[in-house]
Amino acid sequence: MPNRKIATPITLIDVKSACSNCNLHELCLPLGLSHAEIEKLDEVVANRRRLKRGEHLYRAGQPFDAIYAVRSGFFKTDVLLEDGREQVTGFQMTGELLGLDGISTEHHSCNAVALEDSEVCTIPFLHLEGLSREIQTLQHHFHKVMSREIVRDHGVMMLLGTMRAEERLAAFLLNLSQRFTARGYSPAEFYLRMTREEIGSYLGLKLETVSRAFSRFQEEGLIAVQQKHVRILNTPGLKRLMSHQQGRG
Amino acid sequence: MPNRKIATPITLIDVKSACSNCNLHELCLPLGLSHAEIEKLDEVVANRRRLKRGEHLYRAGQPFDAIYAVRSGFFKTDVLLEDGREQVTGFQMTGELLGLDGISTEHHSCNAVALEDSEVCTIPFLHLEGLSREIQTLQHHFHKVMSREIVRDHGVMMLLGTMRAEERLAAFLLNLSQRFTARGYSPAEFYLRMTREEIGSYLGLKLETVSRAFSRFQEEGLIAVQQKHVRILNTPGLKRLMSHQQGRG
DNA sequence: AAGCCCCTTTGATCCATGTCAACGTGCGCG
DNA sequence: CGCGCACGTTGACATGGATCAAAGGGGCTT
Repeated sequence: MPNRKIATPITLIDVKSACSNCNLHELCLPLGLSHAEIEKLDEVVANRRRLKRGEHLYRAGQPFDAIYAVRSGFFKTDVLLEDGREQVTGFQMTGELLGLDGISTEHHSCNAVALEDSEVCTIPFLHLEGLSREIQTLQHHFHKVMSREIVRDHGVMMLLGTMRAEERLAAFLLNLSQRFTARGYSPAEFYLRMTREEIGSYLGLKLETVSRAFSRFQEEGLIAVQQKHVRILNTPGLKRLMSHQQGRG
Repeated sequence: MPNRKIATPITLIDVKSACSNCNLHELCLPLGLSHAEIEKLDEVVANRRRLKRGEHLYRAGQPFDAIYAVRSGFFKTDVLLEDGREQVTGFQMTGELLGLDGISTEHHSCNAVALEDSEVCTIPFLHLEGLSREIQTLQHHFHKVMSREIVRDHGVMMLLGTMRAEERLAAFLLNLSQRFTARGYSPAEFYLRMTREEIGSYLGLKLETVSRAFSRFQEEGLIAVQQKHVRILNTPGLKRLMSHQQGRG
């Protein structure tokens, strides 16, 4: 959590996010909306907020009143147990939404932290509900986004409940690869924004186990890793890894 | 999956569920709605469907067009991997909703199976969306329900990612106890509707491990178990179990 | 440019839970 | 009413990943 002295003193900037001008809307909430509808949405997406690496977008327990769309950067969400144990519940990149968990109790139920300097669009939730009572497409798309989050979580449960360490890491890398691809980046080469410990927490493994699995993949020629830089050399090989043995030790 | 010969040949019964007369609405979708609003909802909740034990409400891959509210009985949802591995993603009881995962792709992404003879209300999803564009309370409540599902899944991820076997089982029993309590049943005594294997799948454990944990809890005087009959003798003791050590082996 | 600290890697050992096996038990069906 | 079978329990052993430990590397700070 480096607290570097920086030129920009304010993180809350009152500038229209302008969904209509945003090249992300194919990935984000406006997906499928007409131009006129997107302009209505512009009125709801109140402002942008910049975060430095390590900064919290929100913390568990804080009152909820908006969801956020990642405009640039990279986040993690996590849940802390009283005894200090941490579970990373997800990593969010460009175009993905943050804060959906807060709707339930009107308080955030997890922490959201920027893993690199990032920018989000703030979407006041009551406004979004209002607009989605008017625009059926928006309503339906929002429901799909929430549902997708549920499906995603089931995938993670599957991973945590039935897969062994190397399968989990393979699944994780393939998932990242696919999401980078969808954003126009290379499917085969990327920088991890999170530490081995955060990967481990997400995958239910210790950081040493994650590190060893990386090394093993490298030995087997499946990937090339150096620190946070990953190149996938053999995608089918990684996929094959995932459909094998039973059990967890 | 006993295929008993039964008197009732039809499972799809065209009878109004009548939310307005249903004593469950404090637990279910109509929560917080006015009487007039509940009557509108009655028009949407198309019909009831009865399922025998072992019967599927829906299967992964089937087209999605409705969500379901459990009116009576008990369900599990699960996801299957190609290689046969199963992950139980949840157990649903009276008043809880099934099928939210299907909204995302318009196809169900998991299987829903009745663990005892059960009855559900069918809620055609497009109708629900239509009505929730009219009734803000309903819209907001529905969003809360979806969000609650996300929060619940994060809890399971925490459990699978950071807890050891006995902690997981303690968390599971306390959760069941709390949900039975909310439904007016005894918090301390209930019948499990699922097998040790299903519990194990949900908790990311093998059935033998679940069985041993039950036996251990019994030795320690925390519970009394006999087969599917469970009595909780020491709730604080179970809670204490959950806030201890690190690590998974 | 140097130094520090965090992250990562790797090795050695341990332990929780998986695996395999055998036996017990109660429900449902014939 | 009793038999069979799925479910549950318990024991012995195997092992994957955790734990403990130590050393190397890279980037940010000074």
